Amino acid sequence: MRYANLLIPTLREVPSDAEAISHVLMVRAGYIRQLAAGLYIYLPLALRVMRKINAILREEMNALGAQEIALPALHPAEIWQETGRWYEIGDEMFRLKDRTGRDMCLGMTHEEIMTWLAAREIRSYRELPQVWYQIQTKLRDEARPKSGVLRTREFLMKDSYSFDADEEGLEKSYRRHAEAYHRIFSRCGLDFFMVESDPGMMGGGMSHEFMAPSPAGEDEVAICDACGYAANVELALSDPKRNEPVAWQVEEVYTPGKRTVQEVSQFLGIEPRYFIKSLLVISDSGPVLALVRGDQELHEKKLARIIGKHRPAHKDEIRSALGVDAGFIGPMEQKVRVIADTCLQEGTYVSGANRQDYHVKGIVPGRDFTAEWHDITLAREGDFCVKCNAPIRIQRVIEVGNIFKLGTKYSVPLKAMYLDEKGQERPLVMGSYGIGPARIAAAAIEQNHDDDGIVWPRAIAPFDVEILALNMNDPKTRDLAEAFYRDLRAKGIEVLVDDRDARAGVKFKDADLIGIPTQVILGEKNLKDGLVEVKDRKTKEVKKVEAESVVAYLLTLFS
RNA sequence: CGGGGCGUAGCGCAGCCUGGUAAAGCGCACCUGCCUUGGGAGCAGGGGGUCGGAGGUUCAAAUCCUCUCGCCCCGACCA
Repeated sequence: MRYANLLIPTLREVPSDAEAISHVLMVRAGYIRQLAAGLYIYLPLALRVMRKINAILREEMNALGAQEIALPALHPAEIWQETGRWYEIGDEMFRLKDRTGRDMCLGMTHEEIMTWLAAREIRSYRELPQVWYQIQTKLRDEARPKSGVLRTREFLMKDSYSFDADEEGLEKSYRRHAEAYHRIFSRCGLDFFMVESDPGMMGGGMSHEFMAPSPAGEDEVAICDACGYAANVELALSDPKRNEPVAWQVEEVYTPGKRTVQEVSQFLGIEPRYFIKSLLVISDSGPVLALVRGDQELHEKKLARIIGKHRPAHKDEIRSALGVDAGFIGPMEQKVRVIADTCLQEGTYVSGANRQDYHVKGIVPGRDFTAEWHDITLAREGDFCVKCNAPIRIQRVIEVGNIFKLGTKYSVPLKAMYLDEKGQERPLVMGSYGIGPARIAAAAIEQNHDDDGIVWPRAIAPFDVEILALNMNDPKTRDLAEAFYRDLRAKGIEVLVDDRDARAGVKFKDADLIGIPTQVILGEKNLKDGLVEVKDRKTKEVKKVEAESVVAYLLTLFS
């Protein structure tokens, strides 16, 4: 296409409301514009990138036998009421009424609708498995849209759903999706890995996420480079560095006004990792005392998986449940439910004495108190892998895709049944699988850019080649640009020709900014010798090529 | 939803604290002309603003006060 006619509004300055690199560059390079919080306009270049990504998604989904269909984005409430999610999901769901007063919502995901369809159209085990997908808009009233296109209120998603006769079939569908996802993200040029994750509101059993490392990400994963263990920190297991054994007698110590682990630790000259931190939370079924080692942090989500929804207790609740003020709580002789982190099973500790201004030294878990043992702490850099004992690292990542084993969570309430070989009615066993194409684009920028702008991976670049006709007033330059443009397109290469009547510097700057992987530079000096330059955006290497052989040379780059 | 920040021309900002100079300013972008064409040129001329909105205080408000809307960041939340 011709630059002079295209809407590519590049900006010389950094937009004031953008922070993440991908956000800054997408705005600066003229890919997107913001309409409102979490709502973006995709300009021509961005749309081309999305189309490239979607084409890869379609190829890989079709290759695993998935069938593309299209579901509405506007849903009747009843279906969501049948699965209960109408009530479980809060403000994140856009809700509205139609003209007759009927409750409706905008689709934030499509398990319900896909299952509704399956309930009507799948009858027999002979039809299984089925895999259906769409690439369609999702709407979520996010509490906090952020980082440009990384977290928005309206976004495109490739979502697929598998329907199998049994767990064994689901296992196969799940594995095939995982493999397809590996191919998709590889083809898109991403650095990524698959981690274990928390199924969250999707319910069901196992789930994995596909994560692209980037400081702009919202998630953190724990990774063991030695054995390959990788999990979202929401559920990652790890062993903290062990305490050296100490031989303390049980002894009450006076700690006037010292409440936090830090204060008591300094006061007594004992490291925080020899403390038991006691935190009272209020769950739906009453108060629960959570115990973690003094140098560690309680992970709310891990605790929530054991005791359900909860919140920190207020001061008066602590006093009435435990009979002591916060800061001096200890696990000994407590009437409330006690959940302790597994690492506390060994060692000797200091904790609150359940008496104002006193702590107790020499606490031995198991002997001095009992508890339910669970992993409830946050995995940290330098902890040890539970599988191979090597040190783990924590990596910030962008979630670009996820896969869930749903089981019969949706098929049972929505009565999506089939008849098996014996004529028995059984619920379909389902999986669901999502990919956010915009996140792929943003992650690609996060992972591939330099000070001058974007460096697109070839497979998802908006164009294959940009021709920079440096001086459009030079007839030779103009004619050659036109000839290359024509010849390259004839070979199926997507070309952007910068035919603007602008100075060379402007064209160089814009070309680097928008990040098309290969630049063909037509300058008068080299043309005198019959040469043009082919520049690699990533390496900045320039190769001078005879004008006649440029097309052939470029073709070798794309093969 | 809690905490913080910001709304002045298309973009980036100054002015506000301490109200008034004359005419709301600067850089970039934009329009016209000349000139220029290998890393965001130069000269000359020009267009574009209800200072986010509403109310108030005052002889006088971009500036002070109240309310409100919007956007960004941190946290909570997040298929």
